[in-house]
Amino acid sequence: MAKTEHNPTAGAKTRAQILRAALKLFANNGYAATSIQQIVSSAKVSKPALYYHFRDKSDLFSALVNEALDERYDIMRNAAASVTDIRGQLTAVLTALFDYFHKNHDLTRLAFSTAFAAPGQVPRDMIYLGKCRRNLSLIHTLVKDAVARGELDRRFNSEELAYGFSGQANFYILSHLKMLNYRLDRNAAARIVNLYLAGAAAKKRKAGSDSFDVNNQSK
Amino acid sequence: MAKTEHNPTAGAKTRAQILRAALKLFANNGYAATSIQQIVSSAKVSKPALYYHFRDKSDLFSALVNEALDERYDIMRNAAASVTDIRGQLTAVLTALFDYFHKNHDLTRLAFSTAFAAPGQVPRDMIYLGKCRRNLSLIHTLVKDAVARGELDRRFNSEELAYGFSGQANFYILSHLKMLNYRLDRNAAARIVNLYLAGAAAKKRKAGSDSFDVNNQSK
DNA sequence: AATTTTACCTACCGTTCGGTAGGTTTATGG
DNA sequence: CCATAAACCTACCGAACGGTAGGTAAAATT
Repeated sequence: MAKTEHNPTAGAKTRAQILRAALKLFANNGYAATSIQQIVSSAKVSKPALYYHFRDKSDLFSALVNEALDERYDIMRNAAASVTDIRGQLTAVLTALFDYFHKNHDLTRLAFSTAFAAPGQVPRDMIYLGKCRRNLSLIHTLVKDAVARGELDRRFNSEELAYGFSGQANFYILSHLKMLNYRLDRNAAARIVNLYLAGAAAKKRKAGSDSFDVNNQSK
Repeated sequence: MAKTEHNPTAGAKTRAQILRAALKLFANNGYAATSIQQIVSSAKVSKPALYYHFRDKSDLFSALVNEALDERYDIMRNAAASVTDIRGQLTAVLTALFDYFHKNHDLTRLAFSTAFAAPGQVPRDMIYLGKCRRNLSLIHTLVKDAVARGELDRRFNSEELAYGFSGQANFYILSHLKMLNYRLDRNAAARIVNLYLAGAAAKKRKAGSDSFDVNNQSK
């Protein structure tokens, strides 16, 4: 994407400043509402300096979004790989996402705005949809395997199982971006997974085999 | 918001043309990426004609978004009022949302883009966050009452129950806006509510009292 | 009939947009 | 010691932006 190889020479600092400033602005104002002038002013570099490191505005944006989406994906994948049962996996994924969210507010916001924005809001011909689908596929694979292992209910197909979990997970993070509600930590993650697995309906009989503790679950 | 009272006189047709063109453009390109010139060209009116009917760009946008958000809210409220049990209510709400989505693609897209967009992407000082919260509150009230009636599991608090359902509901519609997956009809709504109520986990014993039919449920 | 209001029109305003032409400094390799 | 490329700089470009000044034809009001 960028014109230069990213060796840590002189220009690397300038490049980093640009990326940092652009990230904050793109994340908070979106692509179209962020001007090159704002970016270079905020980064305290000149306009040709920016155009030396990036082909054009969409190239700069693209570099940031790809980083955001790829990092999120890796985070999820690594979290899922650390455990084998579905409850542990989903909790680990959710905890990792929450953690990443707290540490990288702007990258998360950027990932979500571009994923859910209007199609023309963002430079066209980019393959962000594929990267968004990829995250869903990851969850899909997880639940599919879990169904095969008998951990999840066979009466639901794996697509709707994946949608159900992804929907809840993304919605929690998304609402947190707009309004701060209660803390998103691993306890919250465990509770969310619990609701997803156990269901919202009141249980008629709390048989020993079906019982669970809402407040402290998973490894 | 608008300068004129909206009596159906001569100018009403022009106003409607502007609104229709603006809706399509805002929904597909977002606020910042849509220019006044594009709108008036698409609506086949002159620029002062637009500025006669709307104070400025944000006023025009505001009129559309408020319509979109208010309509969605009314739809949900009416659907929920038609039944009394939580399964029926959630299914009705979801079915109504799916139906509205199919009939008003652009309005739905507009509602979602503005609800989930970056804060600066949209003209500031608007109270869209309140209107988004309102929808969540509606679900919250529904599940809270259901918990009180003993229909939902008391071990979950009502906030997370509301988040869980809203998350799934919104995510289904959102993904449909990006990529067409399987049909969003009342059958899909029933299945989603089913997953939400029954939970994803495999049931250890399918006792008569706990059994359910995934494929055909609710009233 | 005179006057006011509605509902626009053509033409244009200043600003900002993304992007560049062309020169300059600094590190690097021969 | 010189050439070459990297890493910028000042100054500027045409186009598009949101918005308006000032005039006008037709309808409504007095």
